[in-house]
Amino acid sequence: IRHYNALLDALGKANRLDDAESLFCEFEKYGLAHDVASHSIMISANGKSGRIDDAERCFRRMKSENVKPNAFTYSALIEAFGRAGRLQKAEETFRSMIEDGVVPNVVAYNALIKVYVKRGKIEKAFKLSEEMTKNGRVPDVITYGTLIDACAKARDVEKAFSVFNELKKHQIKPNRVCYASLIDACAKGKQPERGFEVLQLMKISNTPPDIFAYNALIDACGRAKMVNRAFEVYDEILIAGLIPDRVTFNALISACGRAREVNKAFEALDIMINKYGHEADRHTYNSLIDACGKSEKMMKAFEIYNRMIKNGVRPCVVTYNALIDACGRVRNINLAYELFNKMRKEKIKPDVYTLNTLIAVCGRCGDVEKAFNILKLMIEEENVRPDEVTYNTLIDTLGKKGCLDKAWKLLQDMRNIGLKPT
RNA sequence: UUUAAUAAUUCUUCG
Repeated sequence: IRHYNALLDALGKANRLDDAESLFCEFEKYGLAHDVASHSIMISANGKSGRIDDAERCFRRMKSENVKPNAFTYSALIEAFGRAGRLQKAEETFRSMIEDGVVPNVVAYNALIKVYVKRGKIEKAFKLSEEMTKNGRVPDVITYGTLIDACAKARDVEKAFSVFNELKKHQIKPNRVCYASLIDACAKGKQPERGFEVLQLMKISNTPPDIFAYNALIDACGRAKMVNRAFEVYDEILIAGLIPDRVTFNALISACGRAREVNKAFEALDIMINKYGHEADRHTYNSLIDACGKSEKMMKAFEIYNRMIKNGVRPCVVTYNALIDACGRVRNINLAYELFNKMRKEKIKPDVYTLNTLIAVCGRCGDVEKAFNILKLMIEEENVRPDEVTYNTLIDTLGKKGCLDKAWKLLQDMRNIGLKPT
């Protein structure tokens, strides 16, 4: 049975889910009964390829075969729900695990903490980590790594460092993931200098920085619009004997875009493709489009868009949002709306970024009426939920037009829905 | 030395 399970797992990891499923169904033919591992493997495999319904089905099948789930099973299911963005179901799974008498282990806690972080529920992530300690489970390096990542997402640099110190207090040796997350926190918190300190710390702690650490540091420089320093980090990668990867170049290109150095962005692209043989991916193209747009080079943005299609990379909602923004910056409101219609025709679902970008376009053109029309349309036809940025942008638009009373009213609405003004 | 589960870096909107 172990050999067959191993085979199941291998098929799953090779993304051959159908083959895995067939093999699973043939167990009986070989005189084998599915054990808890067989089922868990199937749940995990389906979850990892985003087939949450199938994962759930596997779980039900397990129960119908009277095989008792264990901690592996539940953790796999929690992760699967997390991947699908189903926080409630993940929580529910965690609870039913306890009800079933399966005591949550570190992995189960870590899995749920991760789901909280992914959904932006940072407080809950920390609460659960405290709860796990209360229940006698010892947080491990992954727990701390996840929590540092949580702080990064919340842009709370101080807290990231305090988690890092906590980790050391518990005599756990931070691994490269922890360091990279810590640098990422510095990046998101716009404190590149502290990122460099962390890199230094890695070196003196016998943890030579890897490509993740360097890439995060490039991003840290980029967010602070320090392009030259970003390229210095790139040089350091080479000196360290590491190979820059796609993310390295994408981060560099993004850095150039933020600093409005479009030409440099294309230089980086050239090195990426011609020197390292990395194909441009959707991040690359989207960053380039954004870089052009921010520098008010709309035509160039469209050139990149066409090139993207020609090279077989599918434009996504981010692509269109960036293009719409590019139009907005040169006040081309008609073209912006054309793009919006185009994306709908291509069945690409507009999101809240699309809405906010379009409102910003209207704002730049001083068209308050259009701004409110698009708001209505997005809510009613596209199920888009306005967020804090939506209100900020609308208020900004009204303010510029001198409609202060309406702006105040919106501010009230904002509070009523539970959004906090900034 | 491993039959199964958990963490990190790059793309878009207002400020």
